[in-house]
Amino acid sequence: MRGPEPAQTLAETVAARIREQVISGMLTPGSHLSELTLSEELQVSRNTLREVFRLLTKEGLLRYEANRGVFVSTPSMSTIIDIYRVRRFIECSAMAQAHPRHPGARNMRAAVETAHHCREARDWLGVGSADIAFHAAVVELADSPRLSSFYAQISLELRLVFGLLQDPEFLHGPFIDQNLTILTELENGRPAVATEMLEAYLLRAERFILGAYARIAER
Amino acid sequence: MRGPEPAQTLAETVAARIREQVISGMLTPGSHLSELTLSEELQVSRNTLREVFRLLTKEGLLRYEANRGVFVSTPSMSTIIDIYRVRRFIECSAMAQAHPRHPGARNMRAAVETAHHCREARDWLGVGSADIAFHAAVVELADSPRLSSFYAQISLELRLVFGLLQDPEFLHGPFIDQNLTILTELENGRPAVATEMLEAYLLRAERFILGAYARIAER
DNA sequence: CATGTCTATAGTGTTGAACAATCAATGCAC
DNA sequence: GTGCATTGATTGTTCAACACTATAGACATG
Repeated sequence: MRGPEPAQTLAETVAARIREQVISGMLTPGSHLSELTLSEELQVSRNTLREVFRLLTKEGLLRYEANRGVFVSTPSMSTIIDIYRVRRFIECSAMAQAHPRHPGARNMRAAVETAHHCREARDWLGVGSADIAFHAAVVELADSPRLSSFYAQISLELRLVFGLLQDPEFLHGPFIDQNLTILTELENGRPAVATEMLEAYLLRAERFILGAYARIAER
Repeated sequence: MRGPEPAQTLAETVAARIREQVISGMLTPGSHLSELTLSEELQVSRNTLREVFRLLTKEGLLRYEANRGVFVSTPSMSTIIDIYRVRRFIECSAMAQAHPRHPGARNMRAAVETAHHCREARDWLGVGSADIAFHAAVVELADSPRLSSFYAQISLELRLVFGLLQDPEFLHGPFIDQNLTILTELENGRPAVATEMLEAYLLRAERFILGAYARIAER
């Protein structure tokens, strides 16, 4: 799914790398990123690293504190609530006005199939990625580059939450089949039904995530 | 409307300054920003300036070209179309689910009044700002920080378009009163009507802007 | 023992200079 | 006029330095 991107600048390369480490949980929320330490570890200069930090801060993955440096963002309950509010907002509107034969629908189907393969292989991280890809495809139905890129950011933050919650089988397992049902309704020319199901899906997922979050937060 | 922000970092200060220059038209779309020249002009080091560039590039005001530097973004027709698609998406959804006594409604009223004062004073830039503030307040009705900050970015790009088009009286004059009408409908507990009017407003505004753009583009 | 002040130290904020890599223009040969 | 090498300017990146801020530990005081 990801080809070797051509002439990237070093800062973007490093940004991609840190992004990976953050959403894979290697860098845990709240931890401090020392400019000196990280620059040595990644073999880049402090200045370049600071450019990277600015990038990732705008993406919402990192958080600045004046004279104290950058930290990995720590999603709170209100973060989760906001993310799902945005998701309902955008995904449902996109779905409601969708044409069944829109290219985005093809991507939705591809994502569903990937999710099933990954489930059979018990690759739960893959399932998570496929789930996110499915919903990104939903947003594509709106045909708006800006909306899609905004949604990509939201997805990043959501992955941060997922990393916090662990137990991806429990998180994603119940939702795979619902994506297929939603897609089927859309393909059969019933976008209104699909939209309704999507909203229900998102509300349920939000409660689900919030519950899991509360459970780990109260320790 | 803007107090003296306290302990900002230098990069953010400079970013704010360049932002001003871009949306005020002092830096015209397409022009090249030389790192050396600008750093001397703004009395900051190249490194700091590059941090700023990364910031503003993420905001969509600047555009990178590998090994060629940064340029002020040049909105195209598809940019305008996308911006208005997003606006209809977000503003209309926000309005449709709005409660008439939401704090955002107060900000809408304040913006309308500001717009009228500015019109009497023939301060057309002020009118433009107030118009944008009005619609930002509409988005506030959705109670989502992420949605609001995304919309703020879109507004920035829109201001870039406005700067390109000149003639702000012609641009904003016809739309002031419609904002008031929309607000009144909302306050009177008819959000559905307000939404309909808002969508019509946005469609008309889009055609309006596209027309003006086509006129200056064909020279 | 508790509390407040002071100082040392580690980390960030910012700068200036340096060098390699790349793009754009110039000039030259054909 | 076209193709090609040289040159100049600009970006990409690094490094070393210093001012400034915050945090922790030592110390004095009650």
